[in-house]
Amino acid sequence: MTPTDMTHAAPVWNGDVAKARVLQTELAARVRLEDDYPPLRRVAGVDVGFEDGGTVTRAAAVLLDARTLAPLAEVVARQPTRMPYIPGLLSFRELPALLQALSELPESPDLVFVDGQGIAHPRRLGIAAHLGVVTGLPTIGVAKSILVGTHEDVGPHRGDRQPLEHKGEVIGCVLRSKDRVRPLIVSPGHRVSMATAPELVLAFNTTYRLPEPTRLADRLASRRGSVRR
DNA sequence: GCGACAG
DNA sequence: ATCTTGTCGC
Repeated sequence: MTPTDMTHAAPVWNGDVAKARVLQTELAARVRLEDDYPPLRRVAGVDVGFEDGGTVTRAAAVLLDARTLAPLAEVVARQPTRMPYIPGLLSFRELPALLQALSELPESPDLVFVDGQGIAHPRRLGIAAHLGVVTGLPTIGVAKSILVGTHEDVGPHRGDRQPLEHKGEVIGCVLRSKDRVRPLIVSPGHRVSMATAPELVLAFNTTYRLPEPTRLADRLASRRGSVRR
């Protein structure tokens, strides 16, 4: 699939919450949780921010060298905001702009780190899983807080973790990425297993709380990032 | 019916 | 997410 084809897979918000939920359940059935990603050469981080009081959705995609973590390309896509934030339906609000940003990267990534839940979602289709299913790309969801699920207390050191459970199923893991800092909520998005997801997050995590792909996309989406020269 | 609730 | 400066802690 060529990058430009991806925008055609964007979910369409028609104001019908019930219909959106049915679509999520259908798409969730297409999520693959077996490890099935190529040797990692380039990885991407994507995130969304808002401008002008929320009227403009700003999506950022950063491509980095998987070996050195050096940024290879950065893209920002802007679109008018079409719907409000509704817990559980985040992908309908943010995916259109995110797909546009991803499609404008010069090369396709081997893995995408998405800011939000993977399958750790009421219907097992958080934005990372949704993005994976519509693009076919391997994805991992890295969220800063929980949408659904419960867990035991997590140890204080980097690498400590606890399974996140919901309705009798393990849907992700609560992972401490840095000593004594609030843990991250990690869950597979697509073509990545439950066991591998947290390992990949740690592998791409350096001295900050967030893994590098996510951290760079975050800064770009939120207008921060000191591009001082 | 009463909360909780990714970003 | 966003509105927003300095400040407490490692």
